[in-house]
Amino acid sequence: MPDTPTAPRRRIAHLDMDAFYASVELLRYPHLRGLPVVIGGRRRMPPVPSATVRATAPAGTQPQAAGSPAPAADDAFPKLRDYAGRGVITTATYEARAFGVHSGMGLMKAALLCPDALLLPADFDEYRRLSRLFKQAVAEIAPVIEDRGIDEIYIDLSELPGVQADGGRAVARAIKQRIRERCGLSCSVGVTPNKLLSKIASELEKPDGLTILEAHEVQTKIWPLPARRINGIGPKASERLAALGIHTIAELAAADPGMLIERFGQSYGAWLHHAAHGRDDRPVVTRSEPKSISRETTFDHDLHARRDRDQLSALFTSLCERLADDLTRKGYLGRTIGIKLRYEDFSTITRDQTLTLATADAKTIRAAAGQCLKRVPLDKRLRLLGVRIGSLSRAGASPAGEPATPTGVFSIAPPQPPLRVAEPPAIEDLPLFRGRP
DNA sequence: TCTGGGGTCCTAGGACCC
DNA sequence: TCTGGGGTCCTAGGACCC
Repeated sequence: MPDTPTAPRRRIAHLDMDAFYASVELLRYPHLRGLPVVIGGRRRMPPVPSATVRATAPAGTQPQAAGSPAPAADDAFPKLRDYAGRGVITTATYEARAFGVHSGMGLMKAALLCPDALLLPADFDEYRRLSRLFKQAVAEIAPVIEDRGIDEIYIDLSELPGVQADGGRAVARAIKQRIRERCGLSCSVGVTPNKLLSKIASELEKPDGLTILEAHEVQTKIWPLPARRINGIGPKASERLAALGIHTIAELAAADPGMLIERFGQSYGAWLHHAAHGRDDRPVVTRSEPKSISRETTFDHDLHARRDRDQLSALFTSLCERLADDLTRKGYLGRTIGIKLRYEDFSTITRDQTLTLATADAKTIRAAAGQCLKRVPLDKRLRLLGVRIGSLSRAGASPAGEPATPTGVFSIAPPQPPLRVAEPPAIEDLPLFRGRP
């Protein structure tokens, strides 16, 4: 950001909905409030000829149709102990988290920790609806919003009246209140000088938290936390840091930057040093275009490339068709088509191929993905198959000299991508230091 | 007790062109 | 024919995030 005499100091909020999916379900099933509830399990497989029917699916495992009557009592929902099969927890209520379960944990493991937790299937359409609702509520008060997925946003509060005086506390309170009125949901907010610190701050008083932090409080409030709390330090990096005796953010801040660069590379090493000192110049980005679109599925049980050839082939085609449908619906064409395979030992490989002409046609995608499939070893059994398309362009805007619809897929104007809630950003040229994610 | 699905960004090597 | 450097595109894998 160029320093102008009148530039206000930055006040950035990070807003994170509390146990979002689970909280949305509790709006529908209020009688489950206070109970351990987890969202997760496997969505239904796409219809595939000769697909085997699971013999022992517990009653109630099927997704509840929207608007269908709620079960009379909580015993109408399956318990975690009744679940058998693959799948992870997407969200857990705080009551369930008290047993040690958390999102990403395998359901079979979670069942050991909290067998009586109720298991609800995910209803993404409903979560997306509430997501739009809460973002609209925020936009009424603070329009400069960066989307970070279904339950998270950054908000630039810097220019709003009164924010410079109280650091953003009143505006943040108003936003929380507005979301509660509109959606009946709580969230946690951190307000600090930048995105990196706000992301950390929003977690400090969850749920229903509000944490205001000034730059001079980094040493007392941020440094004691584990390095892993920094967005961008994941399991691998934190393990490598731990091996160097670095566990807290304070220890990371005290580490020699030269050593960090030596061990972690120029870019990541320098970023680690900056991040530990709470420095982050990234702007709040209110608009972005997708880079790739993909579809993938994990099988109920591992499949063999030859023995289950027909089933795999039908599944593969179905993934390509759904991908083509996504592209068309969103109004994009893609040039780079790729596949992803996960073997029974969880190792993963990818292959991709770039076409001359961008496409959104299912058959073209299927043919290219089929070529990719010929380049992978198929001796081990498979647990996952995926199809991806990248090098995206807008379906309407054809490259110079090309006909408008090279694949002939669009006979009418394709739908525009959903509107973002805020105006385009002033800056796309980034400051000297561009932080990690 | 094995680990979902949808993404982004970074690295690194090779091809190819100037 | 050899040498070298820079830029861009393509491909594969991995870390990380929600």
